[in-house]
Order: sequence, then structure tokens, then C-alpha cells
Amino acid sequence: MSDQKKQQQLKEVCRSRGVSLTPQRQAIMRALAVRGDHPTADQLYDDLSCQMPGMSRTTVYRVLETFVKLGLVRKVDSRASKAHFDADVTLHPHLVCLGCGKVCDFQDRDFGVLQPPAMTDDGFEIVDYAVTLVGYCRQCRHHEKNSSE
Amino acid sequence: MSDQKKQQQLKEVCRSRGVSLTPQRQAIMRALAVRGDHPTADQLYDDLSCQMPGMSRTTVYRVLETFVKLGLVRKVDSRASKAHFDADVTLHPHLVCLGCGKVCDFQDRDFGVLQPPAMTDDGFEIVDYAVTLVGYCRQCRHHEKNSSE
DNA sequence: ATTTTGGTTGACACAAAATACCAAATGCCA
DNA sequence: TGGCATTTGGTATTTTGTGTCAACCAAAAT
Repeated sequence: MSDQKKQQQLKEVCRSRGVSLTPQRQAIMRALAVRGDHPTADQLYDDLSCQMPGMSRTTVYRVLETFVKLGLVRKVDSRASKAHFDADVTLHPHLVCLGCGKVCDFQDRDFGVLQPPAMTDDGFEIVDYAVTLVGYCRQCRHHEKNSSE
Repeated sequence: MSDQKKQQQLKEVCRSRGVSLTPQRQAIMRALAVRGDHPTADQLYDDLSCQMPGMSRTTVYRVLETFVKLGLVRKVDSRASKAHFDADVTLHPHLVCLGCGKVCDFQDRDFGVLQPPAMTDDGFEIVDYAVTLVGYCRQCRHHEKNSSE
């Protein structure tokens, strides 16, 4: 989804949910939407601190959490111990590279459909699911070839 | 898989791969295997530091990574920014609670099968995949009902 | 059984990632 | 435009994970 549409969505959601539409929130949404990949909070902070001096790291972390709560942004499951964020909240699988930790989309083709139940037998309510494909990106494969084993 | 079997597997793998079978490694494997859930390294450290005074936090982190490299343990994708570990390395989906962060297994029934390609069009080699079901556990649902919205 | 040796551990320091706190600033609505 | 609850910035702190290195120990060879 384009940055334009995302800004529009942000505006609507802020109004309807009664939260403030601050410049910081707009800037953070833009910084996330214009990136094709799925950056971490600190990566976004690096991008933003240039464009918008004075932007606080705390704010980036906080606003991203707010976006997740509002359903504007998705947290991506990743094997790495840090949070990656995605402005595309539609259901789609991700590729995670074990070499460099890079996270990217995989929308090339269908490889199966899951239909999880809305509720498990022990009362766990399922509201969402995620598919993560794990492996090695082209760069890391080549690198691996040249080094050990 | 039971702790018994896991200890046996650890012993075999250590022998065949030429790594030492230390008391720490046995204790860490046991601590992980006896838990039904999928604890973090620090949770395991808390469990272990009681049973085995002197156990170092560094060792827990290090040994878990070793287990992952040896294929004895799996890292579980979770939306939280910390690593969860699973002694069951067979492919199975996980439930992640957005309320309390708890991670548990979901083996109740089939809800679809995925057959990801071994390689994507842009040269990403897929070696594994994970399915994460996200939602709210019974406890957190009740708690939510009683609080706001 | 004793010795040897390379892998392993424990303790600490350090780095990275995320959160808590609170005064100051600001968006929003009347 | 003014009042006020929300939001932000900055700092401190916690949480999570890694680097280093001397001391230790499991495993194999005497």
C-alpha cells in the first residue's frame, strides 16, 4: 500500500478512535510505508532522526506500538530477537534470512491455504496467523559458499 | 517428546558430533524438555539457578544456541522481542497470546498444509517454515472482558 | 589410573533492544 | 482562542543477548 493511502488511513483511524494526529505519527508512518522491507524500530529511528531532528527514539518505539494496537501496522514474527514492523497488514508470508536477519515479503505464488479455527478446544481465541519462511537469501548463500563448510 | 528420549538424543548427538556431554547441557536440556511451554533463555535460567546453584546465565544462552545449531532444539518465532525455545523440533504450529505473551503448541487438528518451494524466484533458499497462530488465551480473554472495552 | 588437551564454563563487562518516568509541549474540541 | 487530556523528549533503567578470558573439566591417549 502506498504512503498516500497509508497517511489517509492514519488520518481516518486517528479521528474515529479519538487519538491525536501528530507530525511524529505521520512521519513515522511515512518512514515505515516508504520502505519496502520490514525495519526495526531503531532502523526507523535512524531514518527519521535525519529528516526530523529532535525526534525521540522513545517516541518511535511508542508510536509503533500504538499503530499495532490501532491495527495500522503489523509486527512481523521473526526468529531474531527484535521487533520488525510492516505497514502492510494484509495476510501474507514473510521470508526471514538466517544469515543477515533480513525480513522481506513473499507474494510470488500460492503454496497452500490455512484455515485455522476461530477458537481452540482449550479456549484460545485465534484472531490472526502468520507464516514465516526461513532460509538464506541469495547474498548469504553465496557468502556461505565461500566460507566454511 | 519425553525428557528421557531427549536426554538419549542429546547423548547420541554429542557423541556423533564430537561435542562434550556436560552436566550443564544435560540440565538445560532437561529444564527445557520438562516444560510444556516454550520458555525464554532467562526463564530457563531462573528454573535452573535454583536446581543447580552456580549455573551461569551466559552458559544457558550459549548452550541453547549450541542446541539450535545441533538441531536438538528449535527457536520459536514469536511476536515478542525475545527468543523462545522448543525441545520438539518437529514441524508444528504455535499459539502466541497477545495478552500475556505465552507461547504454546497447537496440535489439535489439521487446518491446511503448506508446501513452500525450496527456492524463490530471487534466489532465496527456503530451509524451514513456521506457522504462528495469534490471539488470546482463555485467561487473557476473561481478563480483557473484565477491564476496558 | 594418570596425563594431556581442546572444548566448555563462570563471572564480569559490555552492547543492543525496549520500557518507565515525568516535566514540557501540543493537538483537539468546545 | 483557551483549557485540558494526550503526546512527546530526554534520561534513567530494565531486559535481552554477546564478548572476553582465566579456570575448569570431559574425553581420549597414554
